[in-house]
Amino acid sequence: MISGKFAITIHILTLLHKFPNDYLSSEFIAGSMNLNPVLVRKEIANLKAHHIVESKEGKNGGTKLAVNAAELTLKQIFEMTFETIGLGFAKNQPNPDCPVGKNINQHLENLYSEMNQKVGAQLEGISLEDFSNQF
Amino acid sequence: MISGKFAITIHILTLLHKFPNDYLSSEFIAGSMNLNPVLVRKEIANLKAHHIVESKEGKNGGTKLAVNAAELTLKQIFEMTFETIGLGFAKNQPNPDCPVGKNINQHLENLYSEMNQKVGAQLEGISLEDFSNQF
DNA sequence: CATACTGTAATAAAATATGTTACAAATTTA
DNA sequence: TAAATTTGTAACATATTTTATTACAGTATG
Repeated sequence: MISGKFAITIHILTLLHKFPNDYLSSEFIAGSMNLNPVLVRKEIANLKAHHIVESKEGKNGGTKLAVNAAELTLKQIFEMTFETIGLGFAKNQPNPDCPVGKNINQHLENLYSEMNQKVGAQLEGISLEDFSNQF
Repeated sequence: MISGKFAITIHILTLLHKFPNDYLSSEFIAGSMNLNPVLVRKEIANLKAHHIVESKEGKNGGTKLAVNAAELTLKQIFEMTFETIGLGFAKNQPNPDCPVGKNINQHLENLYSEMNQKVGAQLEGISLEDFSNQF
């Protein structure tokens, strides 16, 4: 999963932030985004692996935030769900006898790396609390 | 086509810049990137629509640059091939009765819009000539 | 012990991206 | 003027990636 992950994850986290005292069920969360609960649970599994949320199994179980929303940045969320932005690479092995084909991917990589630094700097300045408080 | 477009297009343009006096065939270009010539011709059609290249049909035909490579920026190429970057939206219509679901896409849009401004500024500072001269 | 959850695997369906074939139209050159 | 070569484009086929569904074992609650 690439597309969707970030949007689903930030949606989950925003809901958790809005209900800081409750364990929210994947069914409830999925209802807000009109999505299959299994997909929500998959993203929650990812968040748990990063110790961002904790969840409780069994009846009346669910998930709640395990970190301070003021200290969790969108950059961290981005890194947990997207890795990097970019505009694509040459898909097939380009012709190694052509100076352009041989090096194109490396130069694209350099370009995208700078893009990620810029975007990362932007996202680092926004906390989950900031984002959530817009609603 | 979303992914691939930018990478294919900049590859084409770099080759055209390296051979400024020749009409390069889609077959030749495709050979450098190990791609089907039809896909190359599709991107060339896009470039032609934006008056970035001109091409000649028939025997010994092909395509060549129609603009000054020092004045064509990566931002322009980005806009011709990618439109915008972003980290995805809620795919399904979110629940309109939920304050978060109702507004999530708008807030994501705002966030991505700022990302695009930052990336756009970066890409605006790099010309095709700059990029091509790295090879 | 019935109920309501999570966790996860397996599978299916849908969407998107990439690749191929085919051929008409254009131009060159012999 | 005929053969060769190339663009332009449509139609179709395949591959890949995303998203959705089903199923069920495990766990906590009351």
